[in-house]
Amino acid sequence: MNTQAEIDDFVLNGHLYYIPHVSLDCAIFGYHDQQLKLLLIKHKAIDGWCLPGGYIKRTEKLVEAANRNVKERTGIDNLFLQQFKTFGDPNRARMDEFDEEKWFEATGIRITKDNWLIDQTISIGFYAITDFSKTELQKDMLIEDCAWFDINELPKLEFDHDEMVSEALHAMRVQLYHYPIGINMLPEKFTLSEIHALYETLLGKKLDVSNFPKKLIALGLLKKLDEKRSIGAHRSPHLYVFDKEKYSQALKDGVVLS
Amino acid sequence: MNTQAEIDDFVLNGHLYYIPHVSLDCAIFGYHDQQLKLLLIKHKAIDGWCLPGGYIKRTEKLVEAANRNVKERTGIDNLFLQQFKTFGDPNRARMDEFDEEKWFEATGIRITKDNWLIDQTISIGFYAITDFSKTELQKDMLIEDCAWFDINELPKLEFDHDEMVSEALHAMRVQLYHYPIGINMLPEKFTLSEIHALYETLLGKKLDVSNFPKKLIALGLLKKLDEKRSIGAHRSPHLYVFDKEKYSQALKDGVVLS
DNA sequence: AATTATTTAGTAAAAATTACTAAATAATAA
DNA sequence: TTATTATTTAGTAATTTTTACTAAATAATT
Repeated sequence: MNTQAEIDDFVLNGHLYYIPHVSLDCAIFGYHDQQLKLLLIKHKAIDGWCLPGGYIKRTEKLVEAANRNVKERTGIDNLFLQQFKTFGDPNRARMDEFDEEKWFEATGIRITKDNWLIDQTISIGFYAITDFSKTELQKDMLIEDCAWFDINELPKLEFDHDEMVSEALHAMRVQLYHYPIGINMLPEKFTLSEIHALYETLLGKKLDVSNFPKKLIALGLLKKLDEKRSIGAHRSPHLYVFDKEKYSQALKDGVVLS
Repeated sequence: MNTQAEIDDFVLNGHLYYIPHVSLDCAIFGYHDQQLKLLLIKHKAIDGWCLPGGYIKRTEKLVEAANRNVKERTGIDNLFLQQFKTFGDPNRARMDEFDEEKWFEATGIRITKDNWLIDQTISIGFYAITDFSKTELQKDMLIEDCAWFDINELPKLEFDHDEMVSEALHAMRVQLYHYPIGINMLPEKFTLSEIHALYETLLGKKLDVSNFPKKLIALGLLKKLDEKRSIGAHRSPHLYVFDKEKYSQALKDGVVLS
């Protein structure tokens, strides 16, 4: 949405190439250096912070639409994306509070109450995890701001997005116990401390410093390399890589962490 | 949908009180006597078997809409209903194969290609479990047939409903390991053999005849009564009830079966 | 009252988890 | 160069959980 012509066309004709009444919202979790963050955006036409989201093209699969949305904001393609819940409460987005003037200012086009955008919408929630230090946040003409927030310092979100975040976080943590979904958050070669810190941060709880990595190794998910890395005084841990085959097997069949 | 006037109104004005482009489908599993069945329906306007489903009223929450649909078919209200996935592939229901004449015959009203019903739809999948011996299947004017099928002898289903069933079954079984969702399938007072058979059937695998019930008791989910039941030669097992408090606690927080 | 097969309690064996100890290591400082 | 150091990581002991197996209790039947 980078030109006024694009915006005008989206508002007037969007219902022809997007599916009306259906949107999606993405809880994009970002990890780096033992910090867990969430990507939020501020629309020009809406006062508070929201999850990034958008509409689904009539030619797209749901996950493709989610991927397009994630890529538009973060610049990253083909992130691990997981559908976690669909939201459809009749008053999840109260359009009676719709401020026509503010929308006109923001979009440069007058949106009437019979426009396809101003109608009840159910929204499909996806979550993703990425390394936030590798993203390049991108706004567009309808987005005033786009930023990473620490997961423990989130502002109050608009609509039902608080509930979405809490459900997304829960779904992500449950999945983390059953599937190895951490591969995108670590460099190709990493230390046991790094993967230990990653899981502790994502799960929001302490894991045993010795037993947890041993479990990953016992499961066959990690392969030890002959290399080491110097990361400071008295510290030269071995480097590991994921065993690609075991990893994708575990993604398919599931594993159990404890 | 029990009069021609209702059908006409639904076809012509349904988009005013239902959300267009969004439907829901319910995989209703039925258990009784160590048999697991699935409820299927045959629409008059469609050749093969389908999951029961319908549209969402603009005033309804998603789960309320699902509940209404389940009640319309089975006569049972307030079943345990669980959203498991939303389906939105662009070619999940190929409306180019829509047979206008057949629809006219079935519905008594001519549906043109610009009708709200003939457009791309994403569908929200729910599953439920009930005791099929307690249901009273109900058709309506648009439904030719409605019946329970053994889970191992399902016909090929229309649209993407085969995939829905497989996803629903998987979701139900995963949940069964984590939450006690069997309460509706047993009489209020039941024997350890009965709950053992229930779980074996739902999970589709053998569970130890002695250890499995012990686990349920150890978790505190079951309370032993002073009563027994005579169910045949040499058989007078104790009766048990669910501990309501522990049960709802486990529904909320989760438990782990193995 | 004896017989029977299911029900269910009990326990032993095995496996998995958790807690703890200490050896190996390489960067630093003497 | 050698001693010191704190992290890394291997090893093992303790504990808990799971699984497998045995047998006692039970009430309907003969």
